[in-house]
Amino acid sequence: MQDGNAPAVSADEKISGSREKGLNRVLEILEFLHTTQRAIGIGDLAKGVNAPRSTTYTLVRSLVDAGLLEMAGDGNRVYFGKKLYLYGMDYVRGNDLLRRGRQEVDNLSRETGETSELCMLQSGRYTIVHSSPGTRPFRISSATGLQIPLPWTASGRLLLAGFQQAQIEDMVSEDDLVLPDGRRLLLNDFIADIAKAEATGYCVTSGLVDAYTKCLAAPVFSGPGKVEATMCLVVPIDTSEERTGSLIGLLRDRAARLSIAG
Amino acid sequence: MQDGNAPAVSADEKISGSREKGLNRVLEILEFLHTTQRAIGIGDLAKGVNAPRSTTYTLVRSLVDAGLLEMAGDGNRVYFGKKLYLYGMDYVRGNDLLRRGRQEVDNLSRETGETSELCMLQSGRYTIVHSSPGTRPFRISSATGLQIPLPWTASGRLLLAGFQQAQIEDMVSEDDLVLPDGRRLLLNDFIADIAKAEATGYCVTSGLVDAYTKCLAAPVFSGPGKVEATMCLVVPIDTSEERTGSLIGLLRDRAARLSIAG
DNA sequence: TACATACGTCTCTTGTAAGAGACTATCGCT
DNA sequence: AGCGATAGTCTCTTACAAGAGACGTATGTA
Repeated sequence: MQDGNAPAVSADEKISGSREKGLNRVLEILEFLHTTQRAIGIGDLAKGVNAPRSTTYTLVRSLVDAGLLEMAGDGNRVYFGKKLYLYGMDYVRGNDLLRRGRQEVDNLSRETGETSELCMLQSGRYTIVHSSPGTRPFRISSATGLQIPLPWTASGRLLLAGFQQAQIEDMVSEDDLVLPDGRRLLLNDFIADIAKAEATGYCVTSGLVDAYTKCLAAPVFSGPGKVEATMCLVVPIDTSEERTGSLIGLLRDRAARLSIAG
Repeated sequence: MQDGNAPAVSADEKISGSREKGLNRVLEILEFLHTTQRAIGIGDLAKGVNAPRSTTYTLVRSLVDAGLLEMAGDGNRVYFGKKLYLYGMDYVRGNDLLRRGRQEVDNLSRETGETSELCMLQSGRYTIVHSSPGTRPFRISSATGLQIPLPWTASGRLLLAGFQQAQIEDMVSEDDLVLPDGRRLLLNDFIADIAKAEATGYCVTSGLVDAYTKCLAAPVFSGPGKVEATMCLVVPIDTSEERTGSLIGLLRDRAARLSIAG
């Protein structure tokens, strides 16, 4: 069920049998924990990443000793550990854009009451890097780190600005073009959307991921023409034209503020 | 014996020559980046972790491909990557104490204007897990993730409550007992401090890490008698008795609020 | 121009870690 | 009790990754 399109972490499905490097196993373990989002038994983990049990025990022990993983409450489950949190904070500290972006997103959602997000391209996938829930009761907000097919989102259209058509085709799989409700986008329409978004400097999509929201996005530049991230607002689909317009204005302003002068 | 007390990452010192497991190299690389706190060239990295250059190149490429590391601006330096940030956020999400603790620390420093920190034991070392700078102009605040010898801090005395004397002796090296200004603590005094801190339910140290501040700390419990973390305030050493007293009261209150009922 | 350093890639060897699988608990179920 | 899963440890083999080091390039500097 989770196979979707993503061939797991490793690009190479080397069928069966052959030995796998420990480091790669570890990378798969981390990625697996990231997708499951909860502590898991070592046996299940081994199944989950399709690794031998004995190997998995060994690797997990290394990782637990190093603090990258921690044994969870009941004692025989593992999840991410403090070390990863500390490294993550180091990343934030070393990354102006992210640090300021988180701030702006928090401000924006407080000021507007809407869910606000900072998004980036992460190894060819669209990723919500930070989100702030807004005040509406029903919108529970998507998890940070969630990865969504690029064509489902307004931000996806902005993030691909400046890419060659071939590159875009590489990044977008057939499955990505199928929306959650089963509708199917045309690749050419998507590519046209990208060009349009680049020209207008923002992007709005309605009812793509779900039927009740629309998504407003504006680009954050790290250099001339280089879109490094997007800020976006998730609002009810029946938000009025004027309010939508003024939110877009605000959003573009804030996104521009984040951009490196170029 | 099960708690790898002292081996740490840098337990390398297996003289020279012998091959090292790739995963261990990686763990050393991450730890090294954590201590240097900035992007570094791959060659220097190899020197830093005392690994062969060719190996380091290979490992770094894997890590960059996986997104755990990123090439920094100028192109030939590496630092932590987005993936680590995302994993770190996963950790926060899965960890009530940390999530609420960060919040309380931020509140506390805003309310009091003092630098406030959340601290935990991390593989036998005292670690600042989150800190919020306060409003005083001079206090630039210590970095999150900073590790400090246990005997230098008030929190260290609280975190070791409930440990056997032998365990404490294991965790504290000779060097740890030497303060930054050269003074030397006696291990027995330190152990007595721990007992006293446990009994009184808070701890204050003056002029240990530097001559201008004192440190107030209160324990956060994860179960009966089990100290999981501490909250602490760093205040000027000449803070009045009364203000110190009322800050301690506030601190203990907030720390108790964080504790799991037990 | 020569010399010294550092970067990045590549090849080949061999020490060793990944993996298969046996083994022993310890559950939960009937 | 008997049966089937699952947890955790341990041993042994061999496929393969770690490492040494050569090579080509790009700097800086005498």
